[in-house]
Amino acid sequence: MARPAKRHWLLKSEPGEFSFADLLAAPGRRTFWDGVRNYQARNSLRDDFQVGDAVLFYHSNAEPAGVVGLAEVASRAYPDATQFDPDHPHFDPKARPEAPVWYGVEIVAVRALPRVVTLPELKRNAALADMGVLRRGNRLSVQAVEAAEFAEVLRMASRRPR
DNA sequence: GCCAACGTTGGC
DNA sequence: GCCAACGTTGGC
Repeated sequence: MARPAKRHWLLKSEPGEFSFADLLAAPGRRTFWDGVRNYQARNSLRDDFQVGDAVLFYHSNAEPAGVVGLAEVASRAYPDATQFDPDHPHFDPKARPEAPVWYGVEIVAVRALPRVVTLPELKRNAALADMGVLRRGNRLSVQAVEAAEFAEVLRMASRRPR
């Protein structure tokens, strides 16, 4: 069976927790994306993320908030070990090693964008009107992005802010 | 720091 | 299975 077409995703992170610079500084510029504790986001990670999928790295709760870098999915999903660790803030008493609840994937940095594409800029771009991250009240930390939206964000990053 | 939006929990 | 209470997210 043919591989599904490459998909595009947006991953949110608070830079105070883990920034794109942290990813660039990680060994192999690679990390395991742990800590996702939302079922919809979990389902995307576990069922839909494929090695080679493209990722927009978004800084939330940041000044400025916006898309800062590109990454790539580097593994299929596997259980997030922090769910089993009672001393970890992401511990989940429902989870057992033989019945994991939460999953993550590895991602690897591709490159920083030439400049941050900020949230207000994204909002002003009519071509991005349907992007999940712009929806009012949206809190999902893992979101699908259309190929055209992905390309548009890259295009914006290569141009002056407007 | 505020607070709207949203997901989850738990009593019934 | 409903839904109020609660906790969290994240823009502002």
